[in-house]
Amino acid sequence: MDGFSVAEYDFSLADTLRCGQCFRWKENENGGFTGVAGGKQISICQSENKLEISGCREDDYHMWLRDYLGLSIDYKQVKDILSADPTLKQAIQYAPGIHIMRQPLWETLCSFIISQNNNITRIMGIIDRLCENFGCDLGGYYSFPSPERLAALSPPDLSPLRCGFRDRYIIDAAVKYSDGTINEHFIKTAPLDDARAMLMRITGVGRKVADCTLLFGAGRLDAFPVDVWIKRAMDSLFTEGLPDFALPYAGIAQQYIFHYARTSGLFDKK
DNA sequence: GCCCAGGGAATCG
DNA sequence: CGATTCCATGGG
Repeated sequence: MDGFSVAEYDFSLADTLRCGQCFRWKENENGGFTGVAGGKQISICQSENKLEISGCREDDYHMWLRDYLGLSIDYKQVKDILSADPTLKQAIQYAPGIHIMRQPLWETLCSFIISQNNNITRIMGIIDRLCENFGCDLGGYYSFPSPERLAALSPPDLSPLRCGFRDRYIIDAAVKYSDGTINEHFIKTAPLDDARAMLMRITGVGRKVADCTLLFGAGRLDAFPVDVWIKRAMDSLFTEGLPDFALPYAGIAQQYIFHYARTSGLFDKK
């Protein structure tokens, strides 16, 4: 396969793609990952500080894929700021290469509606079936379906997805996304509380789903999604909340804490 | 405030 | 192996 390689430092592809923020990237047997983004099926393999990329042109990498992977943010600077807190410093050192991705807003919103009360393996299966049934065939792989396409459906139409009670939430989001109730520019630029309130007008979008959408799909690095793992970690590690200096990057801090809480064994029940 | 909704993975006994 | 638990949100 034709491809190219680029050097990226301070970045872990595997930790970034496996930390629960995206659902369309699958690990290959060779340790690389294949996913659909920007209407292309793209494969990426990391060795040391080099990314080997195929399925995407090198100028597209610099046009958007690099930004999609969260590589446009200066993590060195962010981590310097967050590391002033010793607990954050420890979480960062545990997996220093995690980046927050910048995925398309609609795909992120729809994916996190599906993610609620659900586990990652099953979320990925539902999203696969969503794309196969209602996305465009791009030649053996499928685009994420547009809100306009899904807005025309009724809950029974989604039965092939086996997504349970979330069917009507997906459709309500699609309707509100395509009729302008949800405004992408507003979500990305308004004060965080106002952007969150707009997302929460969708049936099936509570604070957790809204904050995930803001963080992973709108570049709102101050959004701070709280799930059971984060709650558990905050209750024992940050009883006073995050320090003020961390708040502009609370979402990035969240991702380090989340990964640390879930995988370090620190919070396993005994 | 309480419980249920639909489903599959994870964990328990 | 089967039984139980987990999960985010809305609705009754």
